[in-house]
Amino acid sequence: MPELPEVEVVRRGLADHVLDRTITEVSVAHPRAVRRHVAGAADFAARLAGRTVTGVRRRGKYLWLDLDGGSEGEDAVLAHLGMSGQMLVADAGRPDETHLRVRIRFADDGPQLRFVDQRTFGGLSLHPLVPAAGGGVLPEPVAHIARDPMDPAFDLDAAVAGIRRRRTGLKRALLDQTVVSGIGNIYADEALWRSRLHGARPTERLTRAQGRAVLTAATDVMGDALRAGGTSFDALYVNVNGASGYFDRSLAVYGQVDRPCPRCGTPVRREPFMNRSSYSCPRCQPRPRTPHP
DNA sequence: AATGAGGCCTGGTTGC
DNA sequence: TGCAACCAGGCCTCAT
Repeated sequence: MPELPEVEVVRRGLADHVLDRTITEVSVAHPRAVRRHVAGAADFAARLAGRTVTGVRRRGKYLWLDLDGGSEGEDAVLAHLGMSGQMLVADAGRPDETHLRVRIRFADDGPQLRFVDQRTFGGLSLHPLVPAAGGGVLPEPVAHIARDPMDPAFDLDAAVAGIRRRRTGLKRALLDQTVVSGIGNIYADEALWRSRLHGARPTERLTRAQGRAVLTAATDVMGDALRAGGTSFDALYVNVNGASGYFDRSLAVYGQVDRPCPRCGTPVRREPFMNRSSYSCPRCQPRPRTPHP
């Protein structure tokens, strides 16, 4: 559920609350939450102590805190929220959350940063910053992730070309984070609906104009969602203060099976897709005659 | 090489 | 009523 808009809401919250603060102590309550830190939980905690947060950045659905050099060189705490990860800014006296995985305390004795994650698909890890192909520096595991549509250097035509080079269905291509990042199941369905395209359309038969249309729609819908504070279906996605977003009220098709298409009134359909679901309007988004399987 | 399927997780919901 | 099956789904690993 946390896709680009939700992660950006969290990034902004962290920029407001942890930037320029110095970490004193880190405790890992569940080792799975730091499994991508190969040196282990103790190493993770030890390396963070004494470091100062100098930046809060994001690419696609990845989020990271830049750390000052210290004795380790400049690197970053990388966070992925997975399905149910939350970054909460919490006063020390607040009771621990049921699924609290990592707690970060700061030298100023101000609010803690807590990583809470029911399903533990997400996690934290520490990585060196490496030069990125298109300029700038990124945490190592993010190097293969494409720029997202809110990146000032995002190249729409290059992304369209990337999609059209794939030999798959359009929705699969939209979800491929190495082509364009930040789009998940919700915003893929909403972008396809806005551009009146079916997700099973083979990418080799997508025109450049259609490619630009669907990516522009994705950019627009994610921008709308960001302004609404993100999409929350339940308490699993919240901002750093624990508040939900309200873009779920504006979804045209995602999760809206049998409800009327906001454009033409035809009941929204649900179709199986990669062991999950896709939502679309049967009239606005006719299934292609030769769909990609 | 590129594509696609399977596995990882937990809690809420559905169905028998 | 109680329990099992199912569902949510991003991303990594592995097979083809």
